[in-house]
Amino acid sequence: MLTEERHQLIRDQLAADGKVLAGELASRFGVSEDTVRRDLRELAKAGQLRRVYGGAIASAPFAAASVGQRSGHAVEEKARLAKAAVGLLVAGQSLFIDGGTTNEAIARAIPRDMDLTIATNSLGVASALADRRLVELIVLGGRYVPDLGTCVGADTLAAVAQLDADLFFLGSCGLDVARGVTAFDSAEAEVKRAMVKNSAGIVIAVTNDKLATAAPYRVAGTDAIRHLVVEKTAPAATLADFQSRGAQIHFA
Amino acid sequence: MLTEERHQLIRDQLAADGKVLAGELASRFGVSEDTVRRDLRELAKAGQLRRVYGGAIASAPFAAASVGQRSGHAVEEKARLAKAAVGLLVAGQSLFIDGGTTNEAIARAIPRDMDLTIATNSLGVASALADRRLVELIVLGGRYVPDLGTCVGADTLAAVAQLDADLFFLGSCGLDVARGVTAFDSAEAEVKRAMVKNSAGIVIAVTNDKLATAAPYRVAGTDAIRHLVVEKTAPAATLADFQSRGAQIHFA
DNA sequence: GCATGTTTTGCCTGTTCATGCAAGAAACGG
DNA sequence: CCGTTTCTTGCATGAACAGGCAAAACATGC
Repeated sequence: MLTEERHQLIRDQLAADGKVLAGELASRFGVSEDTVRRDLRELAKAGQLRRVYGGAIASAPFAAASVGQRSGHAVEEKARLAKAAVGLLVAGQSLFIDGGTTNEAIARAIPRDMDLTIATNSLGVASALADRRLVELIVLGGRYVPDLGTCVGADTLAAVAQLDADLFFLGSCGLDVARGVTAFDSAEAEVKRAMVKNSAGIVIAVTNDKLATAAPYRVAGTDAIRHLVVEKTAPAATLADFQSRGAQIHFA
Repeated sequence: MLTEERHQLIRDQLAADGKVLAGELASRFGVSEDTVRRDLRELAKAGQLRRVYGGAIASAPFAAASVGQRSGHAVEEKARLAKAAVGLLVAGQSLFIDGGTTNEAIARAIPRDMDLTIATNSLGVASALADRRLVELIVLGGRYVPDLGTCVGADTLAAVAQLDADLFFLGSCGLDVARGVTAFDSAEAEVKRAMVKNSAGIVIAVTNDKLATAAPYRVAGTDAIRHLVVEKTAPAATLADFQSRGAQIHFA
């Protein structure tokens, strides 16, 4: 195990989970805690993490790469959702991933040794995947909307139309059994619909606060959802409704 | 076992695994570790890998640049160049900006209160501009190339073809009076040429080490350069050559 | 064929680097 | 306040390293 390799794995876990524990890393790498502490000290000196008692937490390197750090709350929840969502992946698949902080967390959680073809219109997702050597990354360009962190418009639609994916990780603004998947923005909804059309299956990962809410623009019906990744604390009644409409439920 | 043969196998494993171990290579090739170390040293000198204690890992030019901006050397120089280059901008203009660390520095240096329309195929540039509310940002999508940090290919070319810009900030790999602007990669050069075609003027900002060097693929002739931003210490003779071919010289 | 020069390679030498251990300091939790 | 955990520092050890050297393989010129 190379020193630099450990550093990279620490950065990965930091990106995926937001935190690392010194003792846990030591046993995972098969080295002494002293060595891990030295690693953490060096990475902290380089500004790549913030050292805390017992381990380290992500400093704000994603504020630059990603939209904003509004992902302040529920960051651990999203990391858990992301980990569960990534469990659905199979090597060699092709994916659509659109915008949203949850989808960015999923992108960061994708293991480095998995070869995939991924098309995204989200700058945050693209940045997170930029150094995955085994990922064939296709950026879906277009007019960039700062509030969404994604590209939309005719160019984006045209690019989506040329592709087909096994799975679509749909960043959901609202999710309701009756109304289905909904979005706040017209152009955004249009892109999502195009991705739905060209995908064999749809995956939605949501925190509890998005369940049973709706936004103005319809994206897809409830029947279209194949996988639904939710927190363990999600209301059972709502989940049963989705399940009866064909969705497979996965608990983070 | 030929030397060049070993080099190729090392490159192969590096592309597949992302890392190599000196000892492991030695036993696999049936040569001494010293020989392997010599191989690694040479490949590192050629920039094809990054040497680390115990072996080597795949060089990641953009990964390092995006995380921190310790993009190695000449950070201050590039910031100075960027500041000078931004001085050429006029509010309301539309721009092409392609890849490279210098162009990322320029993107970061663009004032927040200036309204512009900017089209870029560089993830780094796009990320830097993502929070500029007054910038109409157009992402030029396509196949993402990790080594370049930019999108290339047919999709990118099609997107460029739809746009016209006042200025094109051309990230130059090589710059030579006789050969003009040149690039290392065929697909990259193609995109650059498309941008040149649809721009009213070209701006090139380079550090001294890029002056009087050339890469295999031609992008544009020397005559096409309208603005050349250089360090104060740039060799006067070379600058005079560019000036006589129509370029306006700006010192950082 | 023979002599000469170059390249490649392995070995040797001192040096640097990564790691784990030990001891003291600091931080945490009651 | 004290005990425990975590952290830093210094140090010793072994692995990895660069440079020098010589033998072997190869090419070149006469």
